Amino acid sequence: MKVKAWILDVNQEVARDQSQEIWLWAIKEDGERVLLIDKGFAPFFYVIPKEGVSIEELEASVKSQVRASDLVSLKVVEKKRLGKLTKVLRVELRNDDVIEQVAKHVAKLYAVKEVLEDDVRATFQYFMHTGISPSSWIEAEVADSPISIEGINIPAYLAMATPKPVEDGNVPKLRVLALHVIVPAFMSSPSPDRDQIGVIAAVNEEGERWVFVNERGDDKPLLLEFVKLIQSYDPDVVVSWGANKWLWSFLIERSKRIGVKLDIGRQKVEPHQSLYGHFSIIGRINVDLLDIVADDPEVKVKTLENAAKHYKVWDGEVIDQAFYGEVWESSGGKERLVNYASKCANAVMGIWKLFSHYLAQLSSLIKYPMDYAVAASPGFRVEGYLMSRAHQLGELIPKRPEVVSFETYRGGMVLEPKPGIHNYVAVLDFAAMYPHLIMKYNISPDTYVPEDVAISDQVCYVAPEVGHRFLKEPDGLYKLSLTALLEARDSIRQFMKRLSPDDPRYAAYEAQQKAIKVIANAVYGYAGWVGARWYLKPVAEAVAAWGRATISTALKIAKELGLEVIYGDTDSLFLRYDQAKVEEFKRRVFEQLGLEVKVDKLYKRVLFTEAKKRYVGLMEDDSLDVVGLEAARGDWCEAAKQLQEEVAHILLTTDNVQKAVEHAKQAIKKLKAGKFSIKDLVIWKTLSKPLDEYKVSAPHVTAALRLKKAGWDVKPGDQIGFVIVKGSGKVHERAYPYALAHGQPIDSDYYIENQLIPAALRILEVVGVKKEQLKQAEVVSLLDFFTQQP
DNA sequence: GCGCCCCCAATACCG
DNA sequence: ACCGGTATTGGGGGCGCG
Repeated sequence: MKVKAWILDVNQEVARDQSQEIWLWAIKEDGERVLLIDKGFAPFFYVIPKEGVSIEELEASVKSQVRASDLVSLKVVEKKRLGKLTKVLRVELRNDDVIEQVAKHVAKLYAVKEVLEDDVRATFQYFMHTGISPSSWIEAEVADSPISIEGINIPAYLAMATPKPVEDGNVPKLRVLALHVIVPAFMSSPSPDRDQIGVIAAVNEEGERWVFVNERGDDKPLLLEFVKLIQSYDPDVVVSWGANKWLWSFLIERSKRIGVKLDIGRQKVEPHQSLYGHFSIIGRINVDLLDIVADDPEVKVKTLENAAKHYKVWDGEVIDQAFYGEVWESSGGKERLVNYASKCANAVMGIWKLFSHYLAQLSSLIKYPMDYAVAASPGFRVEGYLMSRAHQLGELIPKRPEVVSFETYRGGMVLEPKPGIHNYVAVLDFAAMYPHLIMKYNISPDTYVPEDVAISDQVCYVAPEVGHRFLKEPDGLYKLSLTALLEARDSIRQFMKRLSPDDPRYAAYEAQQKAIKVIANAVYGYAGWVGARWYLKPVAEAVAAWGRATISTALKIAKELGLEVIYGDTDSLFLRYDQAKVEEFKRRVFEQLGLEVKVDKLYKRVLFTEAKKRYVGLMEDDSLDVVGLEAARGDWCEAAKQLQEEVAHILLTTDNVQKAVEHAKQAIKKLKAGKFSIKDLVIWKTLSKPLDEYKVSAPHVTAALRLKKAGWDVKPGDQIGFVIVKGSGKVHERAYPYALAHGQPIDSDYYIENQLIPAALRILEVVGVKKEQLKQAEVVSLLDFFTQQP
């Protein structure tokens, strides 16, 4: 029978008879959850002959050296190696278990130059080979009746032929469960040996909820109920906060301690750690929202509550995780935490809903199942896309380089800003400059002409300054990939224009075009990443060089037109706005460079200090756009950031320096009086390495050491929130994690001198205000009077 | 021993 | 485990001073 189904998850199995199986966990059009098993795929690798060895000799050599029982087929095929067409041997093997060993053996043969694609996972090979994608629809001819497989409760069908991809932008209704688990640990990280689970809350998309509570000091019943819920509700997606960082490892360890089988997969096994440190629940998608929020620089402190507030799916009180233990023991605390767990699960669901379309599209684009796609870093996302493109083009996938000598190269150009406040400034930028340069000059690893190759410059594009050459023809992998991406994005956007934003398809298309944009923008960075399969320094270096040449030309054009240039960074120019001239500028840039520039922003007023990459602009609606300054950073306390914004807002809207100064002085006064909440004084910094590897005692490191001493597990990547308390000695010696600082008096002098004043002064010094003016408590001095600007 | 200067480790930002 | 360019803070060592 024929089925149309949407691929949720995939894994590979080697059957008892040693045959290879690809398991596709899918949702049929009618909503039924099924497992489709394809036994028709054999994993493979390619073998390239050594120079002087014929393909026939190679074939004979490989055939004689590989056990016949392991071998499915040997084929001579034409493939491209960095653009050059060559005959290679395609070796298909009986299953994934023997790939590694056979590939290693074959690589050592005399006739062999190299073995390729043995390092590409079987499931990924399968997607490339069939053209199907996770999070997309397929059509498959399957056996009429299901087979039964031990431990699997949904029908499993054997595929009778290779499934085919089906174009359909709709995502089926997924069964989603959002979780939140509370472990009331006392001033420490939860430890599976010592700490019991307090509450597990779950909600579905319809708002139905399940809450399991540890009533009498035993978390076994609660964990059993949880396992039962997953098995009976049978979600496609389990979404939570911190799943990959601690939740699954904690639940697995805890289950072991108390003798519960955490067999929550669709195949009854417990979650297991997989690629990118991510946990896999077979047949389901395990999404950790933390991985999503990690990609959003707007959310500075990565807690669920913060993220939920940012995405507007939170209201009301926050109970800090550090105090779960305390609250649990307090009177009425248990009820509070039970409610809180529900509330958090709701927030988890709220955030999931915002991202679900995007994740599905990303997954489909890069051919990783949704949960891998979320957990993968940008480099691997780009690589997923490039690999499937390469396969379509017949281009062999290079191995990941092992030891690469690392050399940096020159990047984008940043102009010196004109300090001061400027009225009506337009920010013009090149739309997707690097992707367009890559397409324009065909910059790619497979079009690169090495220095020692003699070839006419006529057939090459030659990069300015650095002189790297790239063939004009044929189109390279990067150009083809980006062309496809940008064309797809354009057509989606065209299509969206004809849709109303209320159309259910609108959000999905929006997500799709966003997913595409992210990948396209990361290709340049990918090219310069030493760990990339397609790493090639000249490629990245040439893109940057062409970028500098491009912005320089644009700068020249602006000057020729008499446009005043205030600033510029990499692909943008800040110009004093003059509608006619700006229009002419756009025309000339397109004429001379063949690239489009557009007005990205129009500031009513914008303030620059002498520093690059830091400015604050006032938009048409009087909102502020803070870029690079303290108020845009996560490592300044809230009080300082807020003050800076307020001072900037007063200055840019009223021009009243005195008013801005007074406002800053008020804040200083308020701090002196101890009227700021400790929350407004917490400074956050991320640990970048294990504590013992630090060479200097930075404040956040000392604070982290104090956390560790108190029983917290402190790891690289953790964000440390600390305050500076009164006392003698260096700043770091007085840095305490805010959760451990109770009772200790805050060092208001530190906050005034090193937070409030610098943040306010950064803005005010532009209009000539001096530090002393902020420190004079009440009296308005003559100096103040004279520094007031006209 | 103290303050000052300079260097640099560390972090987070911009595009 | 994406790039380079940039600003900024605080630690820490060296130096001169008395």
